[in-house]
Amino acid sequence: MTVEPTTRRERQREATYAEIVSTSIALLRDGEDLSLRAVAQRMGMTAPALYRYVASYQELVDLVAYEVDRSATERFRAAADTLPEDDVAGRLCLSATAFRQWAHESPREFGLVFANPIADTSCARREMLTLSSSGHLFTDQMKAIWQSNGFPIPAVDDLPPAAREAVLDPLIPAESEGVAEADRGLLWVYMQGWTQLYGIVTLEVFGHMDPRLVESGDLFVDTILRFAPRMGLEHDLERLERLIRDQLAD
Amino acid sequence: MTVEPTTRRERQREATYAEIVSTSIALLRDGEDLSLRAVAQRMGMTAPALYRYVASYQELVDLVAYEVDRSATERFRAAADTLPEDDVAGRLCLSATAFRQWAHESPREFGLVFANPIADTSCARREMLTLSSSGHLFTDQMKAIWQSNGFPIPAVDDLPPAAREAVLDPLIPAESEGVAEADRGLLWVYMQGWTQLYGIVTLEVFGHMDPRLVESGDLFVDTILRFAPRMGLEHDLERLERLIRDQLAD
DNA sequence: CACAGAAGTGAACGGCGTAAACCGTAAATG
DNA sequence: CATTTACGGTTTACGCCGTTCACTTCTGTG
Repeated sequence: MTVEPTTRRERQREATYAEIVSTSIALLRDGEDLSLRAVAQRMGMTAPALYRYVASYQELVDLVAYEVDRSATERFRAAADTLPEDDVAGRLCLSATAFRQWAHESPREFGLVFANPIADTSCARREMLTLSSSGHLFTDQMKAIWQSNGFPIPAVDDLPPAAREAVLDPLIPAESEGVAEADRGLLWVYMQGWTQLYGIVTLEVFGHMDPRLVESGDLFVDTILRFAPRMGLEHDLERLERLIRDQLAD
Repeated sequence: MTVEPTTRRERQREATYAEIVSTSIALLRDGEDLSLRAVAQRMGMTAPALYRYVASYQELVDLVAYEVDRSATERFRAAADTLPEDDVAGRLCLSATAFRQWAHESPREFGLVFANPIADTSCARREMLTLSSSGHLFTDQMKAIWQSNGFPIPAVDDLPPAAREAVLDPLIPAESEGVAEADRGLLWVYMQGWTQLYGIVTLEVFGHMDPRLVESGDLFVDTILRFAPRMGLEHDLERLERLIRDQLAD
């Protein structure tokens, strides 16, 4: 927690900062391109003024991406909250489905958050990524399933060296707190699942898939259900499929 | 086959056309941005002249993407060709690994081909996509495994309606020729596999993954090997892993 | 040869990210 | 309180970008 000295000026600054982000998001929602000039204009300012708040266009993008991720995650969480707290499996499925729906409704935002290179540059997100909201949500939900139902996870010592390091001291979206070191194999299962969810959704959004399958969501459902048994959910497949398809019907 | 009237002028035109594409690719290889002006300059022309050949920047991008895909696919095929023709499983693994390596070496090209929205616009690729080279290669290789070793595929009638349509009359990268209608469930397995391969590679390239895992390739290997049993390769895993890791070591 | 049409040029428009010089005003300092 | 500092903003400008349009040049053909 940063202390809040709140010297009137700091408050003003913080407000403008927030307005920049919210204006950017509004811009995207209206289907327009994100650009410094457009943001500035909407705020009644000139573009160079934004440089008092943001070092570059890329930094603005990173900032917006972070906030978009945060707010989208609230949707994913809300989707899960339509189910009782002990339906751990159903909750994960609904969040995953909400993720897919959001991606289709807001492909530009999706691209911003999940299909923007962040490796090369030293970029602002690199650090933020550690606390990626959506990553935390899905990790938590899988952990809930594991704690509630239990399912086999790899022993940490059976993992390849790099994988072992990665689950013992995660850098990337994965909430490791509350998972004992011996149980970190759970994170490995999480990464496997996230890879598949990410793959099917990205494939769909970028249009590299038969439009009829995108429309029907059949391959998406198939992907989820095929992964479910790895989380010990093989006895719940029919119900989960109904849950997912119901939500897709909206 | 288009007839070749080849009225001297047409030949000239075709040559320039080809030069535009090759220049664009060279541009990308040199790490520069693809732009009409840059391409024109390299060719000793002015940007507006390119409009005699290409209707818009996006069309150039589509064109280049198609050609990049074509030439990259040759690499994937070449990687497979280091193995005898009857090692169908090994060949698929090496092509998949080559795909991953290419994506990491040429992230910009990868993004162009595989992470560029093609759904919305009427764009040129939409039709080209039907004959996406890489899609054909992987389909062929999986078909080879199936014909050689045999493995269980879903019955076409067990597929959801949209999926059934999609495998009976594919629009998107998938070479259906040579697969009897009754056996089209094979294409469903292909799509499952492609989704996973695409997912892990895209995740890696866009940096949304622990860098240590990208570096080591552990999650990639894991993804491939976990899918292999669905192609009836459960008895060959150790050897396949060695093959993949050897190639990754280059 | 004359003429249509293709290929290419130059200038221009509007938009972009970004840099530099400049200015008023609010905060911090003696 | 008076003065300095520095913050938040503007203007102007540079060099990119895609794209349009009017104009020239050249070529193949009737």
